Amino acid sequence: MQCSCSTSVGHLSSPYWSRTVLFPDWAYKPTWSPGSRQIQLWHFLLELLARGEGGAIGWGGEWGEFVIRDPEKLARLWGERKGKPHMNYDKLSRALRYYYNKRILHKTKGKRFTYKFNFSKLILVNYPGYPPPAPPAPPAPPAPSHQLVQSGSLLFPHLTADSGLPLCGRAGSVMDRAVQPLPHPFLLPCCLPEPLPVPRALHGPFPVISTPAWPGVNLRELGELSLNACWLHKSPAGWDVNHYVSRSLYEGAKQTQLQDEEKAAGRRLE
DNA sequence: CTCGGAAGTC
DNA sequence: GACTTCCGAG
Repeated sequence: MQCSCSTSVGHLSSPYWSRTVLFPDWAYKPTWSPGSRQIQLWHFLLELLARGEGGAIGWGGEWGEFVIRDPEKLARLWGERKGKPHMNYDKLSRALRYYYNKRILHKTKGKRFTYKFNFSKLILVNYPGYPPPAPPAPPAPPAPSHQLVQSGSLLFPHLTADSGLPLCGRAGSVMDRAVQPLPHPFLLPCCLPEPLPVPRALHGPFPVISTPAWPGVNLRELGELSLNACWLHKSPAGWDVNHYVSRSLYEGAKQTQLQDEEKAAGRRLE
């Protein structure tokens, strides 16, 4: 099977590539992409969803699904943002339909005003080397230099990986575990402390990617992580990311592991 | 409502 | 390129 994930080989040549998650290309675009100059509709939608903006739009029952509760209001907000006073839902929905081919969105058939982000491709993460040798512990989380969603948590409903699209990987690979339903797709190892050597399991031809979260990370606890803390931004120096969530994930994992080790040690003493 | 072609704008 | 505008069709 051909992998359609973002597989820029350039990343692989970097010692940092193991930090990157192979999301679809569109997921990497910053708020203002070079070619577009203006905010893109899907960014705007995520922004509204993150803020729970006036009930015009809200998350639906499934993973990545959202419902436009007030189409004309949403259109008005979009029109205001774009400086298009004559925007309406008919036009906005045409823009949404252009996302079908781009695989950014698809329609939830049979449900009015209901669409779904193709987040199923976003699952994944890999941080195969956890725990790292000697994780540095910076005094405070670094200030975010780029954020796609500026503020507010993007609270997802309870999410289940519905496998809207095939995941990358081959039978028998580590991907097999990643295909298991996950409560939340946004597990990003991208900003963990130290780059790791390319794991042997990931050498070789694409497709590549991913193992589930690190040992000790309780996926269920990730259900309320904010997406805003996870967006990646490509800077000249490499992937620039907001560390908050990953840091807390990492610390959480470390904590859990310490607890496990303590328990194990306790058992040994008994 | 939903879809997608076609042409136009920035 | 990413819409916006218009519109006929299902």
